[in-house]
Amino acid sequence: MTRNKSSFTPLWQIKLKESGYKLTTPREIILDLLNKTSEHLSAEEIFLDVCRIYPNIGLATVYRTLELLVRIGLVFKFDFGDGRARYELKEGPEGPRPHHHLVCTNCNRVIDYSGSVNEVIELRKKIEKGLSKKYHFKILNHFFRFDGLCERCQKEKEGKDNGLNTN
Amino acid sequence: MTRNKSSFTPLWQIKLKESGYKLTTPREIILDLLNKTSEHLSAEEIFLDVCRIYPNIGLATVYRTLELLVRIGLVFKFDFGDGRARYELKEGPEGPRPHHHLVCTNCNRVIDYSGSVNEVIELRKKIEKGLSKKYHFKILNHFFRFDGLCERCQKEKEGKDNGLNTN
DNA sequence: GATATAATTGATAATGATTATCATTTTCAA
DNA sequence: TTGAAAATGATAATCATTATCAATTATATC
Repeated sequence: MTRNKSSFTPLWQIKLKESGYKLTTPREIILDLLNKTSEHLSAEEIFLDVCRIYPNIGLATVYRTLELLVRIGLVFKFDFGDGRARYELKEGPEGPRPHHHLVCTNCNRVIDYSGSVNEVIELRKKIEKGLSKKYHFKILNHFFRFDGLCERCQKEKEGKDNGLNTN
Repeated sequence: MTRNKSSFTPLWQIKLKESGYKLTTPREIILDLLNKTSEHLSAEEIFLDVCRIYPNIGLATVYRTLELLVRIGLVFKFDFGDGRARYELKEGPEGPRPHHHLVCTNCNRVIDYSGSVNEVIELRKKIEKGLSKKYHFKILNHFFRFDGLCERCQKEKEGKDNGLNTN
């Protein structure tokens, strides 16, 4: 039977224990960092950040930990096309975080959006209904991604088209 | 001025010319292959396939060509988490191809789906409208991804939970 | 059709993110 | 406190992708 821990035990501790993993300092620090940031950090960025408060950490541990956290569903892994994976905490203390992205195909900027939540939820439900029936697929997470041009790059392109920008 | 080519000139030729690139054999063969398959091929898989009808092709050319095709918008590049990029033609002769995916997080199987239900399309457009206004982002493409368990893996898990499966 | 020129190609070396290895350290249940 | 298994840190190995460069090819122009 799964026992309910004290309400003060953080979710990540419960999840780790439930999945049979140990509670270690590197794991705690990495989760802590992911919790604090709203950026899409790469493994190396995480490594460098962690180094400042825990200089003994090894890069391999960061990779291993992230892989573990993804596997047990605490963290999401994304690829925005810049050759390195990026990681985001699934949910913070205030609940789920935004995991839908606007990706600028020109400058690779990534904008998070949680906007029009209700519509997104509705869309998700509509799609899910059709999907799970048709493919007997059990949906656990959904990610909506929109590619296009951010404000800055739109302006650049206009400039180019008018021959005003030679970038 | 953009001139309309003969209606028999394939889209890819027009796009290449418009973008200032040359029409070459490797490019044609790779596009042809992508057109024939409905799989999500990796660069190396494409290389091996092409080799059979054009043994002189170099792997670097495959990478360069795919990058080019992605840049001019004929091909999409995806990452399903297996360490190599996968490529899909944006549209075939019969119009747009499905580019939404169900990814089984257990066995990494990927199921394509084309959720072109009117209801869903309308809702999506509404969301896109809101997004582009809010972030001044020009949306060019959208990708929906659902992670979860495929039918087979659901059954396996059930088995496991009952202690009937020791995979 | 021949030709000049810049783009493209193929072979291969280089890069760089990620993973494997292994001896040492740490966690945690008993 | 202790022992076994898991986790860690350092570093070597892997492997997908990119860069380099001499040779080839596409195409605009004659």
